[in-house]
Amino acid sequence: MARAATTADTFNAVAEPRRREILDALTQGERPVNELVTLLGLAQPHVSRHLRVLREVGAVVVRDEGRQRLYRLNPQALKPIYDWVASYQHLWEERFDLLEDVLEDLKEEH
Amino acid sequence: MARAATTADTFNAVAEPRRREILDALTQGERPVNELVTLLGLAQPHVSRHLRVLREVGAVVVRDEGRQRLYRLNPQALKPIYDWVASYQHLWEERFDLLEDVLEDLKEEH
DNA sequence: CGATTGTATACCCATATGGATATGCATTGG
DNA sequence: CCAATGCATATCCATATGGGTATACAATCG
Repeated sequence: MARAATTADTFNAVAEPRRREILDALTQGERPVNELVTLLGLAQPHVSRHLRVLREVGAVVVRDEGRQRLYRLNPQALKPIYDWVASYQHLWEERFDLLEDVLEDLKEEH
Repeated sequence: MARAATTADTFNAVAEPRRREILDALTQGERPVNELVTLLGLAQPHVSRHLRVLREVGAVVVRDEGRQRLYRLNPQALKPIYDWVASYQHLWEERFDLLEDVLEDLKEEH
């Protein structure tokens, strides 16, 4: 089998830098496709495709407004990623504490 | 251009479920490749490749111990992901508060 | 030193992109 | 009702996998 489909899960959807850019742009609020096209400097079809992937994992939702389609962020979709990575947080913090201990010991030796 | 190389950044490295499994396994401590092979139920060459990707983004470090190569987690490598996703946290929490408000209003109406 | 064990690499294959471009559709304006 | 505008899709192409299998290497053992 080849690489798992990008649309399969949020981790993959967000692994693509352009898609993170789109999400970042949407933190400012709802935006029509064209605005994202301008912001990202990508061709419109590409933006539409990235939006589709993001929609499929639930990271964005659409709303029709006349001729335009307004995309809005759905931040909850990112929670699984947060939960996963947050479970590692204490590890790098512990490590930081360890480093501090070592520095402390060194200071005391002098 | 095709999809960005997996080895390019931590987001891509971690987008692969098997690699997350490896990282999760390494939270228990240093492990030789063979142990990961058993744990994941993957062929040894695949595990070695995933480990290589993880090594290239700095998510794991290796240490030679006789014939074995012991892999250890380097949690700090995950911090960029944490930082990115954490910046969205207040968004879904706000939303949660909003929901709570609505529920509260509904209760008061009855 | 030859055999065994533990890993990393090299290839081969099918598949899933991401980007480019052309095109189909729906909504709005004249 | 026809043209223009805003998007979504369909194709085509090059590339990067991930999995399978064979193989090259290094270290250890007898």
